[in-house]
Amino acid sequence: MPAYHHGNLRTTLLDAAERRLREDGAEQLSLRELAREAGVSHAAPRRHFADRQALLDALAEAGFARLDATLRVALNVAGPEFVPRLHAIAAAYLKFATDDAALLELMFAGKHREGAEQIAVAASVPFGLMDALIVQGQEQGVLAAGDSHKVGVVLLATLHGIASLINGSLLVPELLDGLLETAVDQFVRGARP
Amino acid sequence: MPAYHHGNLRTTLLDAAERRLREDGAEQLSLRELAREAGVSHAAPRRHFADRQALLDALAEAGFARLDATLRVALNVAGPEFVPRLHAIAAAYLKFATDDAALLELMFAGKHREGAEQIAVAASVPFGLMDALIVQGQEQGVLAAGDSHKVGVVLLATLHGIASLINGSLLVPELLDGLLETAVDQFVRGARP
DNA sequence: CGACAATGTATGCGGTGACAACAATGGTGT
DNA sequence: ACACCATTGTTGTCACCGCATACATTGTCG
Repeated sequence: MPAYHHGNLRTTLLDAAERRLREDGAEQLSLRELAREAGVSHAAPRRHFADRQALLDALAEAGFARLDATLRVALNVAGPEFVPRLHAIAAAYLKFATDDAALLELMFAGKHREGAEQIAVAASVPFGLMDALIVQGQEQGVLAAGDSHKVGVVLLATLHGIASLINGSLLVPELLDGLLETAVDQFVRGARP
Repeated sequence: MPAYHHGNLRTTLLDAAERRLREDGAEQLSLRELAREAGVSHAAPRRHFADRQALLDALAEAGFARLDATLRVALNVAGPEFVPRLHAIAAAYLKFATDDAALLELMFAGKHREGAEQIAVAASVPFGLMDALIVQGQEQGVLAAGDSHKVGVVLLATLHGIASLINGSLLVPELLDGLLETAVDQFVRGARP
């Protein structure tokens, strides 16, 4: 006999939401449907998420944490040299972005609720990773000295843009690998001393 | 006394939709609300758009046409030399993208309806513009010879990525100008012979 | 002039998010 | 041990939406 209280409804909802997000996209995500799937009443999710947007924001925040972890692993595997590290982080970013297109869109949607400072903080972490990598490239003499943040943003923008074009079906995924290589190579050539 | 027939409801709806899209975003766009605004019954829009997605697709298609026109004007104003033309088209793209963030998102959303070949065709036009510009740069000897399409995509991706980051509030708009310059300069350095 | 296609209307269905009032549960302080 | 109370889930309701169907009006063309 099921207890009156679910136990950990919040986590259950978030997990189910992330799955449905990947399968059907953010538009199709319905609080009532998640409630049905979790076996609770249609108003139960309201105890854990003030409204639909709060749920989406929580998904986005978790997404940034997962992205951060993914990129860190890629960097660790890549070793100490700058260029391989750059290739690794770029490939990892694009894999994440194309595997979880809807989640990425949510993360970078920007139309979050007001008290969404947590998201901004979570989002700054991957930016920091890029930044640190650029600084390392400058220290190793592979990149020209200068405003590392600006350079890092251009790099991130290029990767993010490629992901957007592929996720928007304006590019066929088969081009990804070649495009990634071209982009990274051009970046290194463009930013070297 | 208003006539039974509106006259040009389709155009009226599209115009109102584009305005509300800019003001409130695609999520808030409601067919019933547009109908109210146009002074017709809530089922009238159905005669012109099979469903909500069809309306969004029409907006996206019109958006691509307007983007194309905007970019062409920028190129014409810029004169014959490659680098100024590159700066001009980049600035024009980013202005369009940040002025009409929601529209741009719609255009590149990719989740269009099945018979959306028209959108794919409309979308290919700006790509063609980029491509032609790259070819011109190669002919003028400013860019290295090679796969112009791949290079053009990387350029477009960088611009689109910058727009995405700004529209997502992950970058403050004040950085746009400096970032744009950095991106274009790095691109030219990275793709030159 | 009459049939017909195009366009707008009236009405209803199922689904959704938000809200409020109520009920069960489990921990806490005395 | 027990009353108290914050937490969490339930039930019921409301307004809104997209979509569908049957019907009304209009202009056009044979």
